[in-house]
Amino acid sequence: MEDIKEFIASAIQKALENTVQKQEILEKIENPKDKQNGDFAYPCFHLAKILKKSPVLIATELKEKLVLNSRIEKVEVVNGYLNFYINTKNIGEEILTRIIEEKEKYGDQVVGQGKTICIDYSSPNIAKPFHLGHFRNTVIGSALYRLYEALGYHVVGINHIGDWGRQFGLLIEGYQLYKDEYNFEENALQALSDIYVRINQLAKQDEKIMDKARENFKKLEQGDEESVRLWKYFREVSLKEYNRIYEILNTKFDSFNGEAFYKDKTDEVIQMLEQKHVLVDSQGAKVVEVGEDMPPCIIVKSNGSTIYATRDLAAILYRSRTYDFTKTIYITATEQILHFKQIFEVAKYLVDEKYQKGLVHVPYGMVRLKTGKMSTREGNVIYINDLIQEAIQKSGTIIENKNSNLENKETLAKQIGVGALVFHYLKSNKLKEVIFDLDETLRFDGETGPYVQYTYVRTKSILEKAGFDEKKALLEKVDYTLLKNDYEMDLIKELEKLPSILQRSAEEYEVSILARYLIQVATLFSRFYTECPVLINDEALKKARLHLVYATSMVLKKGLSILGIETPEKM
RNA sequence: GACUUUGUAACUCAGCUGGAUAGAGUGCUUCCCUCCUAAGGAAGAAGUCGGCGGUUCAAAUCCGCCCAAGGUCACCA
Repeated sequence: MEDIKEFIASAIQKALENTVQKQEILEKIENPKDKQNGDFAYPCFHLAKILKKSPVLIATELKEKLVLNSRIEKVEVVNGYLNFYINTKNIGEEILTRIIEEKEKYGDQVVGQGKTICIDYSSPNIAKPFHLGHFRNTVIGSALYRLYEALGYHVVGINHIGDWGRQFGLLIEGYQLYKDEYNFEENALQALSDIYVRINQLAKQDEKIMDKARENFKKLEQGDEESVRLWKYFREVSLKEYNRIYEILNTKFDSFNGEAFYKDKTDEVIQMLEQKHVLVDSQGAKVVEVGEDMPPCIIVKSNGSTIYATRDLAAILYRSRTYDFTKTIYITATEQILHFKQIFEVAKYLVDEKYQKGLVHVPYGMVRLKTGKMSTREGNVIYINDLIQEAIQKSGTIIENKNSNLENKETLAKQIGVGALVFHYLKSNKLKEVIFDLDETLRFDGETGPYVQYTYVRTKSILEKAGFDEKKALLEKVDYTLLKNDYEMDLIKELEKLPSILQRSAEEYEVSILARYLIQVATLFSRFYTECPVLINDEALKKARLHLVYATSMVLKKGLSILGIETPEKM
């Protein structure tokens, strides 16, 4: 429909005898909120000054001069607005045949062809169970992953796991002290986490523990066999559990190169910065100045060891060489905004401008509890595992009550429960802070994942009852002009928006745009569903409506799959 | 203190680069399953768009100041 907008802009420009730039007109044209006011509207107010006439008069005169074609059904003048109504006869055919031709590929684009995007997301810290904070991050990151794939990009999902640092010295200490008191058979990660919390508390009281921890970490850095063996074990145990959750969330990574991977790659960063003479001594540490409005970026600590910033910089260098990325997107909580501003600034000394300009930080608001910030060490966390179980259990009960004769109820319960959870964390603006509320998180009515899933199920149900064959669908002759009531037209026009919705979501790194769009499609379909029976005796209309139902099912499925939400066939 | 994010209905949130009576969902009050699954649909009540100024024909949207909440501010990640 974008080209229709262009067409209107050109027509207006001609009618104005080129007194105004087309681009300017194009920018003014809007989609009225109220469809009573047409599909496109051109406000004439800004012309009042130029033409020295009232907006109403201008609009009236413009209407007379406009030369349009059959794509526009009519034009009306209302309060200085020029309202355009597109000809609905052709639009149904245009859009529906396209969707039915392209099927699951509808919405896919080629803008990203030949370009690589790295997405750095999830990135949990080893030896700590997956909690709600990681969950939001993971779900946003993996939706962006699929979104960019749909736009044609080659995407590299990177899990920059926190598997290095002083805390491992502490963990080794704790493990050696307490390992016999915990059950590693049942839930090794939980055991490790408990030990980590315990040793932290001990370290607070006893200075010597911290000394030991430093010593342990030093041994680990030097490659001490036993230390390395333990570190590997911690990493393995953690990843095993994380992978189990990633599988439930339909999340995948192409690389698990975390902090440890870069431990031997920081020297080069330091050398390069030294060669450019930007590394300066400051209070015993080596830092790079990054402008007056930011504190300097620490590269080498006063004790001579590197810091996470150094490893992040090494990662930028490595990724530019390995992936030749167009963009690298970092998904982290808002608390890291300054950190990324700093290292992106330092990165200009390490990589080509094209890479440096491609670095993007996408912050999201933290998930908090009513009692405050979550902290593994304090023990006030919501473990994602518990939450998933709760979601599955709840949807299981609902299935039992509503539709207990369904098959594979376990799978369904999982699809719906997880769908509700994922959708909940994707539907609102990512920058907004979230206060965790169990009832709100596990809602199944209204603007939720299950609502969209349920709508999809309804489309499938109709198609199944009608014996709709998607392979034959394209070959059939369908009179789409029969679809002309508001319920049908509103739905068709909404389906048309998917490609631009995907593009906007990607541009703004905001998958909630897509989530809300799916709600809108589902709402319009539900309205159509109650008002327009499909399985009727009028064969021609039935066929046309079936095609509309099929197209809707494709759009819902496509959208949900990008969000990482499964589409059950029945529920 | 500096920088930064957020502040729209009782609750959770939409509102794109300013535009026509501010939109949804939840909850509340009603109605709709002899008819494609009611996890649905329809109707209603509910808003000083944090506050005050400014720019503009037009401001929830742009600018300034203020208020409130969260975050960051050098050797944790």
